[in-house]
Amino acid sequence: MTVNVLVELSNRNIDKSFTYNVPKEFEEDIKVGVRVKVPFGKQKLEGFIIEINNSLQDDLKDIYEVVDKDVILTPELLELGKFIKEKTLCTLISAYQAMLPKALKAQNKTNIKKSYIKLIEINSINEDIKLNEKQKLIIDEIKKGNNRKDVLNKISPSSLNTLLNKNILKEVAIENYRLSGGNSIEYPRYKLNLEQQNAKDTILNSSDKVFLLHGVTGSGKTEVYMELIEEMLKEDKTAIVLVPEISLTPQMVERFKSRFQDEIAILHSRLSEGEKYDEYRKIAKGLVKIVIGARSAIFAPLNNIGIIIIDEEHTTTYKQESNPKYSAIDVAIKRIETNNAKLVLGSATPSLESYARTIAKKYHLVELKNRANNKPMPEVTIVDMNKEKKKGSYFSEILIEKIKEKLDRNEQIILLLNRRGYASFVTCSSCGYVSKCPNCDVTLTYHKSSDMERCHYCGYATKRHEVCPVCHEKSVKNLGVGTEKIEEELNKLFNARVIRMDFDTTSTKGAHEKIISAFRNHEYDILLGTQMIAKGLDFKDVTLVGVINADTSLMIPNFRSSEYTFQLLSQVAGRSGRSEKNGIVIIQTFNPEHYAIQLSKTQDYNMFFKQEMNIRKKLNYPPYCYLVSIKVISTEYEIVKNESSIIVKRLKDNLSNSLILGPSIGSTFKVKNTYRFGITIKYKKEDNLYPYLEKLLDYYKNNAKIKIDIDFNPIS
DNA sequence: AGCACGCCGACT
DNA sequence: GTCGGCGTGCTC
Repeated sequence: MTVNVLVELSNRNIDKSFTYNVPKEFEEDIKVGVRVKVPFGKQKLEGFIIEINNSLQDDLKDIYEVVDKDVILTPELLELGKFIKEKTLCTLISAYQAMLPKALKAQNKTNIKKSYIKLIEINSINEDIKLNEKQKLIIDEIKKGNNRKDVLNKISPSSLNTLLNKNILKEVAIENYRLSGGNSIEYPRYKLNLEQQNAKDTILNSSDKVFLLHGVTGSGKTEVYMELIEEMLKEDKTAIVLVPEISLTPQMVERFKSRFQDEIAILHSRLSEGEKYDEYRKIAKGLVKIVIGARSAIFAPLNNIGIIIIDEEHTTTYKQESNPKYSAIDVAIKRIETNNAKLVLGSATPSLESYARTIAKKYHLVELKNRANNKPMPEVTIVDMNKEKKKGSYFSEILIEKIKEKLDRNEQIILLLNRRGYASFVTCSSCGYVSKCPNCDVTLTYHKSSDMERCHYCGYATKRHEVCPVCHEKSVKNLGVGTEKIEEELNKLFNARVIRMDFDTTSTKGAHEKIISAFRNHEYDILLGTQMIAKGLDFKDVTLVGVINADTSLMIPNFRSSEYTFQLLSQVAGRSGRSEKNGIVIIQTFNPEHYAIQLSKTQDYNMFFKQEMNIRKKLNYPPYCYLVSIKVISTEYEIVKNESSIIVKRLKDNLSNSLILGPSIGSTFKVKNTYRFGITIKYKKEDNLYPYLEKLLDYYKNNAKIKIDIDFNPIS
């Protein structure tokens, strides 16, 4: 017997399997999808068996050992890996590694082990065996069903060891699952309203496979998800639920736990590797029917999937930013095809791509137009910060007044500091002007070293403005505010208990949850935070949401900046007035006329979609085309510079149906002493694209000086 | 990723 | 003459 093994090294030169001989003693443990240790040159590596051959060959090396008893890469996962390789042009092994928790990756040194509870069982006992008093006592305890720990509490280990040594007793280890605690808060079960019921029925009864559930904030999407899953469980099918980041949506997870109890496994990045491994084992063993988790949970090894739900489908976290740069939505579509299942993409502010697909009839649009409890949407006020008399304060008069009012009534307040695009762009501090690229309509990024403003899309560059071209004041400068500063000013202005939630205060495990529950328990009056407070939170006493600076996300050098801004404002506005009391929202901006800000006032998604689509069409951006980003990376400036120009020329020659932009230098132009140039490909249909990019990767695969990084449908 | 092989500069 | 630089190629 021989096996084809894919070893742990990710390198285009060895992106293939190697054949090994299986010594007789291992034959019965050999299965496709288990890990083995093999000799590889002078090294000892781990790899996955991807094929078994019954032929014999004598010029092969033997495998050293079989690592796993149970299959790690199921047939479906093996297929998914190939799919990811095709879609992202990564190596096959890196696709497989990305699907697995660390403890199950192929890698030589892993120290995450299964956790066991040791049990003692009676092995063989008969009348002839003479036992002393202590020993009899032990046997009695075991017969009562007590385990090792109970026994050792009463009797010294030496007596137990004697019995074990005589083979009268034996030790059995059973798998223990860390984290299996059920601290569930009870959540009431709501009856679906008519709209929700219609949504559920449509999804269940339609012959379509992919649905976009477009529901305003507070419309009760989660309840629809849970009902859909319940239907699947009735048919003995399983379900995957993806959420942007679990620690940001603890309430949703709690609701699922409360409803589905121990039928659910949770996978996310804040678990320890041991915990992740245990959750994964529960899934693989078929002990749970539902998996809820962040991006990589899309690879959960469930069988017979009935439905996949992707909540907040517009969020960028579903695209992995490191290699392999896969999109969890693409993987989901692949999985529902293989499982003959359904996919529900849910959002209050769908990505333009997804919504465009509903118009193209590729996705089935299902809408929830009203809040589940029939509460009106919060009233939104837009404050023009240009007109504020008291310059220099982060707070407008009206926001100060409203905060005071809410504090007096003992209601709660959420303040959002929009830090997206916090990085360096040049802005006029008196009128809010930001310079844009004349070719790409994208904010220019300021490069300190050269004192230039540059476009990261096309490479356009200009000297930094010292005088604002709009208001002619000499006040153009870098802008950037931190939450600490805002907090300081809050403390000066009000006598309120403020809790901050940002990158700094949430670095430790469980910090998110602590802040959220402290705020919910009314230990604080004001929750001040960055983007992370915008999503999914549900506090009944919050009646005022204030956005300190709506503009920063408009200024990021990205054609999606308006979309991000609209999404962010709509979402954060949805946090206000979710319960009995009506809520209000105050948005402070220097661009009160901007459509992304204006339309967030009424949260008119359809209008936003229409306007934004016009712009995308004019400038030829997605969804009117696809993008591929290529990064050329080297430690030597001259080499990258020349080579990236050569690549652009070759791309232009070979991809005749595409527009090739660049090379341009990006915001991460020089990182850790490596230089990188960016090239962007815009295309609608390009048959030669994948083959040619593969050629490109192969051409440079042995070039130690040049690294090529390709990102399909990049988000930044 | 390692490691060997191989072909050109400065050294006991 | 040899030691060692790292460019190139191979690993079942």
